[in-house]
Amino acid sequence: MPALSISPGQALKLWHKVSVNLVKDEARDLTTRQTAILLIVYLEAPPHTVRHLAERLGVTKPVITRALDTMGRMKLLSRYRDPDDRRNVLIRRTVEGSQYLERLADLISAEAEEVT
Amino acid sequence: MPALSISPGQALKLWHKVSVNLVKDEARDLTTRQTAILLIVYLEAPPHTVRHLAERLGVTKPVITRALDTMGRMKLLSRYRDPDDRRNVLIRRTVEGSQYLERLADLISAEAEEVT
DNA sequence: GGAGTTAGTTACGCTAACGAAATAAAAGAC
DNA sequence: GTCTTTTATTTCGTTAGCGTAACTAACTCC
Repeated sequence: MPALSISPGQALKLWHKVSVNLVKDEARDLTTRQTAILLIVYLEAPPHTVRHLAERLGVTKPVITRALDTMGRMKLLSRYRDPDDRRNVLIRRTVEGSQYLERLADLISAEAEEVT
Repeated sequence: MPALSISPGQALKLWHKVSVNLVKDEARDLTTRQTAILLIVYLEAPPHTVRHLAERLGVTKPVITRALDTMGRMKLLSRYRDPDDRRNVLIRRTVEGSQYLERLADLISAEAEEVT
């Protein structure tokens, strides 16, 4: 698979279409930080702990805890204690989270087709 | 210019990289709504009024007023009264807003090159 | 097994956003 | 010139996010 080639102008058009679409259609309104956390958990290699996520994003741990609270309520991901080191909290994917990202992926992909 | 062709998998990888990058590097933290408003003002044909933006995004007018307050403080755009109909507020681009979107465009474009 | 370290959460005070309703100002109708 | 409509903002009460600091629980190390 060759690398994607997107000009800055096309990039902005794509972001424009997707952003407007997200605002119009999506009930859930995630912050940029929440979106980043979600995508890390779903696309990067586990394990995912609060500390790892905080370091990965350059934010403090309470930021991660709060985002996990919110997205946990939304069922986009879940937490459980690491049985091997019970200080750790491991973050797990959920069916709803997968579906959410699947819809996001399809939306971006579809909007890209409209960008000239 | 042919249409962009991005698979859903590539789309997610792209969103992932850009989101993480925005969280790590960007001092400003715009909501999805704010981003959408900014991109509409910069990419769609004027005139841009509060009412138009609210209709375009399917949100109420106070949402737009508040977003304009915030982004006005950030200097990403500015407001002025329509001289022809002084009930209207027209939204204007700023140098800072252009630069912000230029950086965003470059970031997306650059990250796309990394997506296989 | 006690001292120190690490991981995550909670508490605190604050800022910003929300929806709904009320308000202010300007334009249009007649 | 008043009445109505339109446009945008402000207000109200609520919710969610922020950073800093304090805290709890679990592990490590001698």
